[in-house]
Amino acid sequence: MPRPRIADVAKAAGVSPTTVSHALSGRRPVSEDVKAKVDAAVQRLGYRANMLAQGLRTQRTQTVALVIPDITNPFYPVVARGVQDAISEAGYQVVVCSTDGDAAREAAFLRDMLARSVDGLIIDLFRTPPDTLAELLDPDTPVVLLGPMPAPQLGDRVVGDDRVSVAEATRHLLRSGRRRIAFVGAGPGVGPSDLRRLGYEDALLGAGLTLDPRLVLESDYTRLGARAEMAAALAGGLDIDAVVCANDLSAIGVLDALHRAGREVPGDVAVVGFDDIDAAELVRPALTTVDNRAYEKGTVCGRLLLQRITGELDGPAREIVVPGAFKVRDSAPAITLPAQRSSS
Amino acid sequence: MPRPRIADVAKAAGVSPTTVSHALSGRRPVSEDVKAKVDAAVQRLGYRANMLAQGLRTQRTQTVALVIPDITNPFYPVVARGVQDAISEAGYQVVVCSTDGDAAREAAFLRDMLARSVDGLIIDLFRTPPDTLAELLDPDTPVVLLGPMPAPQLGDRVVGDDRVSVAEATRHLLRSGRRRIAFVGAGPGVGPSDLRRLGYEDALLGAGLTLDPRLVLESDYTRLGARAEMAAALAGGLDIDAVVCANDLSAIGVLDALHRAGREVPGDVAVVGFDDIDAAELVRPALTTVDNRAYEKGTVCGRLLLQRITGELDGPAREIVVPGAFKVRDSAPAITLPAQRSSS
DNA sequence: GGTACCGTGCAAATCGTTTTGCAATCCCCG
DNA sequence: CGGGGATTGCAAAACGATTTGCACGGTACC
Repeated sequence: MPRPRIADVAKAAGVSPTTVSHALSGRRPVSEDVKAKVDAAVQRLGYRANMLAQGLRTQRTQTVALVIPDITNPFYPVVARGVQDAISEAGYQVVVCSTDGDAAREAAFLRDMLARSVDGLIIDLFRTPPDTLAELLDPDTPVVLLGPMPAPQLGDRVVGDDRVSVAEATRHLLRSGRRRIAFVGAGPGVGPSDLRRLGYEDALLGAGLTLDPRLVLESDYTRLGARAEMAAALAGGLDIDAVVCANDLSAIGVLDALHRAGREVPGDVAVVGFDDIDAAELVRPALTTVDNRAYEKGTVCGRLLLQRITGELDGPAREIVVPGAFKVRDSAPAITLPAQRSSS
Repeated sequence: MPRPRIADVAKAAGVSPTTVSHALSGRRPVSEDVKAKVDAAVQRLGYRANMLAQGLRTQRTQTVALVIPDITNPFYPVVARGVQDAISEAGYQVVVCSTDGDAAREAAFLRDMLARSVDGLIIDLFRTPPDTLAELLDPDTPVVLLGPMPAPQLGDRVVGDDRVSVAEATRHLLRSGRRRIAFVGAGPGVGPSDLRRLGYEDALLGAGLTLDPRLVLESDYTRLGARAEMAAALAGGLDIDAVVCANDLSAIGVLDALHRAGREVPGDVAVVGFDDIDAAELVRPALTTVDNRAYEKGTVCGRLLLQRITGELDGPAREIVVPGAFKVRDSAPAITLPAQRSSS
């Protein structure tokens, strides 16, 4: 037999469908007696409301979309888990879209999610500029932006204090005697790289050093990408004693490249990453990095979105900052090792 | 203005809603002329069909659910990505549910997904026995089972050859001179541990050894769980020269515990894992393990499910095996190191 | 005893599509 | 010139819920 509909429950309980609906939703009082009969019928038939019909009528789907570059980047599963944990209590589910940071796919996923009438969006866009984003979005579907891509007034934002944390990490390198510090990030305008590079520059300038454009490398946040980029730079004679990376995956790639080039870490070159993914403490030498608080960001995004959806929170867009936490490990220790190179 | 409905498009194009529907779906021929006008109107208004209404009518939601223990376990994001890559081409999206291997939540998610009328399910259940599963499922929602939990005839299955691969890995340990080999898995009936333990036992028995129950430890597939379990066992005086783990996360935990207990790997104790997550080659010593082919399994699940959904494939449930690949790294090298302990 | 009101229940409209008949138009051909 | 297909368009009935009015009893109050 097919899935029972509300009419079947009504028949079984000897009341009208309207009454069943009210009994279940509690949106209008119903006698104890009737409530009991309805519950019994629901139980007996194993009834569950068809959420499509429900959603069509109520404009609520109990679903939120999470649009991210790549679920395979270890930062995001943790975010995703945080989101789920924050919203599943309230009966919401999350659909995950990996865009690979590709503008066309970012747009396609957003459009699709809107066509599905999701109740809210959590998005970490890498390549969609704010104005394009604005025309993609639906004014009454709440949005939470994760990450530093600027998008004023489109929705709430949950960000880290990346610039500050990276500056701190960079100063840590300076304090330990490093002077030729490279930065491995991504192309301008893609993802959080720009912001983190600013932190790197802040620290350098603050120490009275001049910025050397040859020291900033452009990659794609992946291990392989960063490895190749750094290998090429080293082969090209790049002279460095430290590297600041836009994320841990890149940092691990850089570690690979340095190792293959016969450079000691941290002896010859110190390396710091960003995110503090699980692998950061596993890799050897263990990665000095900034804890990006993935889980907290996920739960904050989820809770914030939920509040917007229920209307519990309204008014102007908020910005919540979840500060990063600098973690010193072996790849860039506090104490300077016996210096083989004494400075710039 | 609100989202345009099909009626608005019809008005703008000067035809009836029916015609618009036919023009867009192509389910009935439409004159060139009309088709052009409809397309223009769609373009102009930015129309996209409301998928709830569409789903309600057609019984198709273009959505599949992926029910797994934990997206935070590095094996699963790769699977998820494989699934997405296999189905998004066809316009499908995936909603991900992390159950923590908890029976109640496994059931709750399945029920919820069915209430949402997903077109298909891909599930990796850890604690739901086949008969319970059977009564949870809907006979006409196709299911693909990922992993070794037995569930005959409920749907297609995509599995590895875990028993064989683990036996191979274990024989590798035996060949390199190990004799007191422990197994770190999970409780009976939860997840793939049982199957993998059988492979371990096969190899031991095949070598004429007797099974020692004190050598099999029960944990929960996590790094911390395995670390604690192994630490306790070592403190209790467990005498071993190798460990076979049910997954890489456990193996990494075991590595932690051995390190803290002052045991050399692989000198004193060799370790093998299962899955070949990214971290396996990052950790030191790098983990000897079995590549579980996460991405391939994901795409195979996705493609299989799609074929069932479209009806392209029907008939009895299939079982597709994606064989694992044994990978030797430093944690259990082929050559026996200078033996400090000569045997059992 | 009549009126007002409250608590309950039902019929019907609605959400936005798809799809089934049926009708109209056109063309071709005998 | 009329009849039979093909084409193409429309009205209306689904899909399965929620929600608005309205009606019906019963109780309480004056």
